[in-house]
Amino acid sequence: MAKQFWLMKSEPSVYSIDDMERDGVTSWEGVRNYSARNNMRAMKVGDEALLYHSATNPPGVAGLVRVVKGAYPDHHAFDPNHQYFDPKSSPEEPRWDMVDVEFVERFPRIVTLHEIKANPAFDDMVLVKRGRLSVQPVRREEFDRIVRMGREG
DNA sequence: GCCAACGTTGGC
DNA sequence: GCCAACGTTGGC
Repeated sequence: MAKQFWLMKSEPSVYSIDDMERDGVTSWEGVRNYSARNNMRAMKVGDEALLYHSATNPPGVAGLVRVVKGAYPDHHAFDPNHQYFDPKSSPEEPRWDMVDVEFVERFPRIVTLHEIKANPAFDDMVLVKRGRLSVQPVRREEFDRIVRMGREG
């Protein structure tokens, strides 16, 4: 199966590229949207993802991560004291999943949403067409182009 | 902080 | 299964 490409959003005040670089590997917890979860379920070890900073100024792609473990149950959903608790998810019938990703690269600059929207090459991107979705597929051409932009400095 | 877009829930 | 009410995301 060919490698697939993704975009994963995080608010940097919650989890940033700095945190990702420091941790090396992290579990991508807290996804509570079925489309996003299904996208994580489609991820394979070795897939690469753009790490996107949302709800910040400016929003945009900050770097790269790689999937090192495919989808498995998000146990935080079972813990009533955890902010990601969901009473409808149980160890017997887990509703939410997470994947593990590792830090690959921090871009010397943020590739902003503004410039992505301004470039016709990205007109078909899920990020542009749909916006709100915390884990989304990215075409190889889109991925490669954003990586090139990010490395330009 | 506002609010548009979209997802989820639940009554019927 | 419809759809109104409500909640969340996330740009601005």
